[in-house]
Formats: sequence, structure tokens, C-alpha cells
Amino acid sequence: MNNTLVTKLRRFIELDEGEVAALDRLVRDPHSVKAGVDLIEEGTNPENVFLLLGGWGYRYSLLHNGGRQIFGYLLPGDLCDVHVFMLDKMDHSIGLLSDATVVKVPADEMLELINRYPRIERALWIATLVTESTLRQWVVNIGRRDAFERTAHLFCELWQRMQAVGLVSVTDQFDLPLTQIELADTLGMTSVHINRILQRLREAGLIVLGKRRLTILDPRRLADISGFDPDYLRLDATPQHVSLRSRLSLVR
Amino acid sequence: MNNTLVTKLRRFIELDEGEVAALDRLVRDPHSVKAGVDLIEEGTNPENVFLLLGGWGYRYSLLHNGGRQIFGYLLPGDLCDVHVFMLDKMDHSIGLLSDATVVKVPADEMLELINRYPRIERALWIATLVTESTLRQWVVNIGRRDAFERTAHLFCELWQRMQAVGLVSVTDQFDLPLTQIELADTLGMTSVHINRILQRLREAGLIVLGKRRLTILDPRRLADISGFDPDYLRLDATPQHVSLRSRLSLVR
DNA sequence: CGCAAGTTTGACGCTGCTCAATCACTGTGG
DNA sequence: CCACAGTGATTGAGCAGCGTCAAACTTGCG
Repeated sequence: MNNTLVTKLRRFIELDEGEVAALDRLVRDPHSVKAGVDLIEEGTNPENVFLLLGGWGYRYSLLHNGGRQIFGYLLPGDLCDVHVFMLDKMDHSIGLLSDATVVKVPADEMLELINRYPRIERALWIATLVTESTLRQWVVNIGRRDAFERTAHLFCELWQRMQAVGLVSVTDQFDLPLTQIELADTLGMTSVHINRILQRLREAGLIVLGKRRLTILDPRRLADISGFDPDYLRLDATPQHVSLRSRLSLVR
Repeated sequence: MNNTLVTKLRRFIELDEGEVAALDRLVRDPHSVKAGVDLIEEGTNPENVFLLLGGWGYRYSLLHNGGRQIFGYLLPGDLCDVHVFMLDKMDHSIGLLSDATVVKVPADEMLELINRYPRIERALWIATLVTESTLRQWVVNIGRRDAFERTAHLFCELWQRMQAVGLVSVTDQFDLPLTQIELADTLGMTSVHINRILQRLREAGLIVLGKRRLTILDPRRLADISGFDPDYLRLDATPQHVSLRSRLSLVR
């Protein structure tokens, strides 16, 4: 099996054979988990770290007033909170939006891994920096764009990330197992309003959405409308990136 | 001079004398910088990392349509982006809201430091996790709370953080060098509207704000209104925290 | 004293929310 | 195979929160 975790971390730093082998050892014994299950619950100190091999997850919090806010999505190949053991308790929950395949890694094993392999630790740190940068874009999106642009921006981000893991068809189509309620809770609006916005996106010839599948009809225009710039996702491997990777790989 | 950086990192992990000495060596030769200056600009790959000893900084981005979004504030004792050398370019700018005192550390020196002291690296990683968790709260705030609650929540956060660095008077008063325009760009609203919200907060007997100083008249009620729970800032040192710190300090 | 920056106010309109009903789809049991 | 329930999508009417525009006022500062 192709280890997507290795692929992901190699975008950030150089890894040698020993390190790759250690990561491979981590990824064994995949489980199937049903949609709707929470992998990690807010307020707890989880004993395991999860790597998502297939399916969609999401990070969220429930508010006092009954509302919910979604902070991010986990796509196939993503890993949930490797750093779980660094803070005393989770500040949000992680749930599954679809049936999923996950690998469970005991937190202690994860801790041993980063103690032994400094470069893996550093790569994981960089991964959290990317999450941080993505969260900043979400703040911009919710804070400074109207509902139409905001929705377009989210679709651009998901399209880009799904593409990076090879899950977008040649017709720019991909699975989107989100209800309109979940889209609303992601974008800071109501499900009634997101429904109307989706209609406008369809009428504008920008997307087709139905049966839990999204087609991006006009990626260029969607990005223009929403001011989307994929840089923050760090999915590329520019020459600058490559030199950066080796610079960070200094031996101790 | 009391090294606030050491204090901050010790909340996350145990540090020995050698590590403390290394951090002390970093913090020398403070500069004065004028309000309005940008320490770091979006799109660049900065050569230096900054530690803020006095004054206020802020992280922000400018949008295509002329708007601005603020992502966070840097208070005395905070450090801007130690990890600057881990990504190829900044995804946001860092500016100064008031005259400030800063220490400039060359990025290479920072890199050497973390190469040499794994525990310092880990502490800095944890610091980025706290930033991440704070950003999540900002997403909740902007996405799921109305203008009144949202403003109250921001004031609770700032009050708590200022308290942690000893800058709140016994009368719950502290410097707040923000214009209403900056508050608006933080909270995803217009300056006209924030002005009206501030009036309501004053009328409700919750705050006094003027002359760049904020007084929190009723901290309890302000927190209730806004659903503020300080946990995400990780400013405490609970017993659980202490055992966590030592657990993370395994030698390699 | 006079300018510049920031704050305050008013009138008006639109975006997005609320409430509530209807429609469509899917899986289930009889 | 069909009735039915549950979940999600869609629609409509009415309204409120917040934005826009524009002007007046206040404060700090050279």
C-alpha cells in the first residue's frame, strides 16, 4: 500500500529510508468506522491518534446555544492531531461524515516516534503550520466575504485538496459527503441561506451539486470570484521548497 | 531583565539551565520601533524572527477588494513566528499598533537553536498549537456569534492574556491601542457597527473604553454573555499540565 | 490655531435569519 | 411491492442585523 503519510511529509522535509520504514510500521491494521462516529471528543485526552485512509472527517465544536461550528475537513491521507499528547485535552471534536477507513496509533507510540526521529517531528510541526495557515484563510473567508464568495472559496479549497490526493475525476468531479446543514455550519450561515446560495452558483454555471457529488464547471471563474489563491495549502513542490526541505534537515 | 520567553515556554515543557541560558543569549539588544511599521510582510521570506518585549503587534492580510482581516494580536512577551524559516513565504503580515520594543533574531540563529535543543523545538511547536486553537475560537466567534457577543468575547480574551503578562491593573483596566476600525477588521464588521456595539456594551455597564484604555467592569457577565472559556489560551499550570510537561521531556 | 485621525450619528436598504410548510429521496417493515 | 417514516432539500413571507453613505463632531498634535 502506498503510504500517503510519507508522501505528505516529504512535501515538507527530506526523509531517509529508516524514517520511511518507521512511518510504514505505523500504518498497519486499518479499521472500518461508520459515518457519524466521533473519533475524538472535545474535552478528553485521547489515547490514540488517527490516520484517515479513506472517507471524510471533520473538526467541530458545539456551542452553548445549540449551534455548531466546523473548523476543517479531514480528507483521505490526512492525519488527525498527531500532537494530541502535547496538550492536556482536546479543544474540539473530530467526527466522520462518511464511512471511513482509519488507522489507530497509540499516542505513546507516536511520542516515541518523534522522540526517535527529529526530522519526523519537524515535518509534523510544519504540518500544523499549514493547518494554522488554513485556519487564517477561514477567518478571512467568514469575516470578510459574502455568502456567495465564501461558498465558492470553500469549494475551491476542497477541489484543490481532493486533487492533491488524486480524488478528482477528469471532469472536475468529486465526492462531497456534506449536507447543506454541514456546509452552513462551516461557513457561518443557515442551511436555508446556503440552499439559496447553491442555487445561485448553479444558475451562474459554476457548479453542479447533487447526490453527494460536486462538479466544478468553471474552476478559473470560481477562484476569481472568491479570491482563492491555493498557496496557503502548500500542496506544491517548488524549487524553493526543495531547497528549504534540505535546509531543515540538518543533523543535530 | 526577566525573560518572558522562558516563562512562556516553561508553561509547556521543562527546561534545564543550558536551555534557559541559550534562550537568554537570544534576547539581547532590544530595538525601539515606531507604531505603524510592519515587522514582516506577506509574501516575503523574512530573515529575522522578532520577539516583542513591549507594545502591541497584529497579524493581518489585505484583500483584493481593499478589505483587511486581522488574525491575532501580539502582546508584550509574545514572539512572532519562530517558524518563519519552515515555510517558503509568509501568508500574512505582522505590523505594530503602538510604539514597541523588539528583539530581532536572525532566522539562521533560530534554526541552530532548535537543531541543538530539541526540547525548545518542542516547546515552540506547542506554542504554535496554542495559536491554532486560538484561531479556531476566532472562527467560532466570527461564524457563530452576533456582533455584541463577538465583541465581548474578544475583550475577554485580551483581558485574560494581558493579565497573564501582568499588564492589567487591579481595577481591571489595561491599554488597548486599537482604533474602532481595527476592532471592526478583527471581528468581521464595519467601524460604524462596532461603534454602536461599543455603546451598547457601555450602556449595559460592562465596559469603559476611551483614551486607548479599556476597563472591564463586569468580567463575569462579559464571559457569560459571550460564552468565553479561557481554556484554549493555555495560560494555566494545572497539575495535569505539569505531569504533561515532564512526559514530553524524554531524552532522545 | 488648524489639520488629521478617529468617533459618533442618522437615514436607508440589502443580506441573511426566522419560522413554517412542502417536496424529494431512501431505507424499512408489513 | 407498497406504505410510511425520517432525513435532507426547497420555497415563501416577513423581519432584523448589519452595511452603506454621508455628514458632524471630538480629540490629539504640530
